[in-house]
Amino acid sequence: MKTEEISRVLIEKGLKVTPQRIAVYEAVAHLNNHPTAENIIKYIRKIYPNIATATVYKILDALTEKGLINRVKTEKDMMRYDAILESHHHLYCSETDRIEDHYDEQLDRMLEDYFEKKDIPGFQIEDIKLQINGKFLKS
Amino acid sequence: MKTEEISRVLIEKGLKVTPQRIAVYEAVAHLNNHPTAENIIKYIRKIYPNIATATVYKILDALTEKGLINRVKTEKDMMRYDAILESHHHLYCSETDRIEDHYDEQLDRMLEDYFEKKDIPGFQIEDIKLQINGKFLKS
DNA sequence: TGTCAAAAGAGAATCATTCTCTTTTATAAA
DNA sequence: TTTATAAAAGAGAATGATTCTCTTTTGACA
Repeated sequence: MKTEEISRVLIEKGLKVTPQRIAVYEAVAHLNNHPTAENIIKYIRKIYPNIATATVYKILDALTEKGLINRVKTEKDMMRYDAILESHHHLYCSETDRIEDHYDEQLDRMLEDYFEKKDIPGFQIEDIKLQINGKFLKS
Repeated sequence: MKTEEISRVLIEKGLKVTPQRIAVYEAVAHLNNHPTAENIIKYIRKIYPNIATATVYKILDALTEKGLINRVKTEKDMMRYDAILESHHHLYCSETDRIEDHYDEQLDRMLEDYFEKKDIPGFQIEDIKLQINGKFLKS
């Protein structure tokens, strides 16, 4: 997303457009590897050396709350973020903290079909993601 | 699992059998709601008022490392645990921290079949869990 | 029964994240 | 363009979940 587009989306979501917010969003999108807050802070500080830690946390919270980015579920105690909103799955490495995106439209359709027929009583589905655990082979 | 069975499994996994370890395992299994470490500590302290916080964390780490329990992936910064090892999926509430188990053997078979045919290049699958996000309806 | 490495106890330390107060600024209105 | 102001950012303190570290206890084996 270009800066202009980010601004537009921020406005759409009722958020003020600030250079810091644009920087945080761009960092998450550019890193594109489910970065932690620390990763994001380090990246941004190349451009904004003085941005406050609390600012980044607040912006991440705001962007998440408004749906510009998502938090990624992990077993670890550091929050990770994802700028890719469209439907995808995650490959989790059982040996490292690596998380990769996995796209599979056929799989998506299959799951969609399945859950259209198969109701979960007492629960209203909003989204289905696969958590695929395993090992990345050397490449 | 009965205490005797827990002891047996601890021995199998090369862990010393201690009352604290049995208590921690039983807490996770009994709570059975993906409890946080704090939930577990509170529960155990009804029986062992003096158990150390660090002890519980160490035991949780050991049980997880040896595969007696699993960590549950969440977005939050508190670790949650699951004593149910057999294949299941999780329903995540988008409004609260509630996580429920979801069993569906038909779904399991479908996913198994699918991924037997569909390789993920450079990745060796060990386990597949569905992360089903949505809302629990009032009951 | 004795030994000892591992486990538990306990409190300090760490550090990811949040809180709180002050200063700056994006945006809207005039 | 200027002004006003609520929101955002800065900055450091505070919080609390988790880990570290040292001492004491203990499970399991000989």
